[in-house]
Amino acid sequence: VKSSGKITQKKIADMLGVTTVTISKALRDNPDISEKLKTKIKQIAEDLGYRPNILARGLAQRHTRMIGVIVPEITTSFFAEVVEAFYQTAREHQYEVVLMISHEREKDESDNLRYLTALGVDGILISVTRETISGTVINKLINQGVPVVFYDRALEDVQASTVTINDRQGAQSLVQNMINYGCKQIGYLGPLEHPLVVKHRFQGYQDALMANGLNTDKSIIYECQFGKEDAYQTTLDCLKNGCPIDGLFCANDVVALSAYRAITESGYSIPKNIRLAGFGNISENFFLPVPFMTVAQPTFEMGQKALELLLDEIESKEKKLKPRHLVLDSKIIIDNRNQDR
Amino acid sequence: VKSSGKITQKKIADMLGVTTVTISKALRDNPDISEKLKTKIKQIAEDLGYRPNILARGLAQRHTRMIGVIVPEITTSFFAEVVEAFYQTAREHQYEVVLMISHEREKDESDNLRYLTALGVDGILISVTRETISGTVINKLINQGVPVVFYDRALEDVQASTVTINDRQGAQSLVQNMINYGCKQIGYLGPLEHPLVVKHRFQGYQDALMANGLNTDKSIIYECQFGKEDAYQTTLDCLKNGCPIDGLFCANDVVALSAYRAITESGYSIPKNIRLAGFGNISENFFLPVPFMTVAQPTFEMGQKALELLLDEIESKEKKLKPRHLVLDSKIIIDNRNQDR
DNA sequence: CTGAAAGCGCTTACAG
DNA sequence: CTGAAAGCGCTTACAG
Repeated sequence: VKSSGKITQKKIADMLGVTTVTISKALRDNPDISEKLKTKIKQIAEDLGYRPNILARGLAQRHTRMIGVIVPEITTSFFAEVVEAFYQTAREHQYEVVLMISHEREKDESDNLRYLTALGVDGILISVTRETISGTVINKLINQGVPVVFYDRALEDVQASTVTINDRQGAQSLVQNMINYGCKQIGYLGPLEHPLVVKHRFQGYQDALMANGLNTDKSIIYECQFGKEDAYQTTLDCLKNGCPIDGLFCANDVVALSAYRAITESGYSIPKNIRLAGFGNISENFFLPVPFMTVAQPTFEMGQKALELLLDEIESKEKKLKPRHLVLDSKIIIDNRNQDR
Repeated sequence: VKSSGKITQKKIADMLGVTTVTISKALRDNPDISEKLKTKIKQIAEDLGYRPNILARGLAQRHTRMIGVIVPEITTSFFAEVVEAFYQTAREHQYEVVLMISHEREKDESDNLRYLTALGVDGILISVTRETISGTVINKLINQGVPVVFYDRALEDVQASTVTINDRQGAQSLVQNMINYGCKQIGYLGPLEHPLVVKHRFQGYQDALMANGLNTDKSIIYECQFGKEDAYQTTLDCLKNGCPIDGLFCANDVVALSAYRAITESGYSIPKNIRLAGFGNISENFFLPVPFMTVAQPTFEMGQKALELLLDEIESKEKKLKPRHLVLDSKIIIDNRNQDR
């Protein structure tokens, strides 16, 4: 495994009595080389199992066909699904993705950013952590000429393209639907401010209540964190002395599923006593044996579109494109069990 | 953004009137360089935001501190959690992971393998697809000197270290527990043969039934695929003319959660009519408002141990280590709701 | 303690 | 159609 080791262009060149230049060109289908020689070289390369060294190629070409992706978390199904979309879409365009996880920590996020640029990725797709508020690090990158596109969670003071979801409007029409079903006391369960998308959902909830002259009293706003346990306990507390609500809109589906358990264990029934609604349409909803409303986010489309925006920027070379802002429409799901998956 | 572009060792060297060799050594804390010069160089590098080019460094050093990871799927929580463990553990050892998804397709898997070796990762962690039965591709890699470690799903004809879970025994003691609770007609729901881990779980189920002289009749073995929909429908069918079972052991938790919905919708109650059990202890179990038995797989530990085995091989350089086979013990969870998470 | 030389494996102009 | 020269940004011996 020493001199017989990795097979390189040099080895193939020596076998044929030509230069690596010829091999390099033939392998990349450069018209400089005769068809005959090309097929011969390709054949040999194939037989020997030759694979160009990606590091060397990247170094020489100044681009790598690698897309850097930063995700706040991978064990969340929403992000796992977006990541899946990135991988599939990248592959269709002959790019590879290099995935990094920021774990919702700003420090890790900037480490990730540094690593990806040092690696020489051609562009970066990022959804910022809950902690991140300043865009200085990312702005620096953009000024160095690295294309960056935000998906789902963007930063306001950064001049970059974004792909987001119309959370406020989605939440509003969802809650409007609950009202149409007769709900009059619709509670809210979840965080109120961060991340931004959740704030928008909360606003949508308020919009709907106000438009219908319903109770927007603070007493039926149940603030909790995103954790399952916290959402579950908060719901139990809400229900321990009778049931003050006839509907519950949750910041996301994980929160709603946790509320489902608490509601059921408290002896209330869905939708008879409480109509339950979430946001996200995650695949776990399938397991619910009760009707459940939610908002379908175009997860796959988000990944696909973000990647394609980035590719546009990468491939438009010199001339910097103007940032574009795609806002994808969500779709109301009236009953999680009546849909195609 | 042209000559002012990326800042390199050369630029720093020119500023100080020294060679890149000096910069290179100083930055890597080589004792050749005086402390004074070192701190000066580091300071400048810091100020300029210098980052060594990973491609160039990898090319020169012949190693990259990158670990290649191949996962059959990323939207499955089990794999997402193992991947999370890989990222965390790698980071503790100053390695980065490069993640590829095989999508349960053997063709994609070998593409991934080729890409990772062409990239020059120092080692590979892989769980094979459901389709993969031959180990020739991977054996070739190993012979070329690339360290490979299997996690969860291994190949029998490959000489490489493995980290797996004791599925058969875990399933057996889980089913024994169901029997202790009084179950006499325990059905099985899931695939029977593939992947291998599921076959082992099915065997464990049979072991327990036979050891207790219980009915092992084919009529209460409900074969289905891993998809939620299929598991759900199969359970509905099973229950449509009365309830032939008083316990149901499922190939994994996703299957069990799908069965939960079918059982509940069919008007049966858990655990009164049917005691339900799964395998995996995935985080979604939290949402269940009924007692549910499962087997906790040491997911994080699996990722951690596999990575560490790989690191041992990478860092033991020349001398090839003998393959090691870690079999991790699973743990019975009697009620999913009474555990720390 | 510091540098000149050579190389990692590939590609990009530029000649011929 | 083919090759000699130079370079991508870094590191590894080897001298001094």
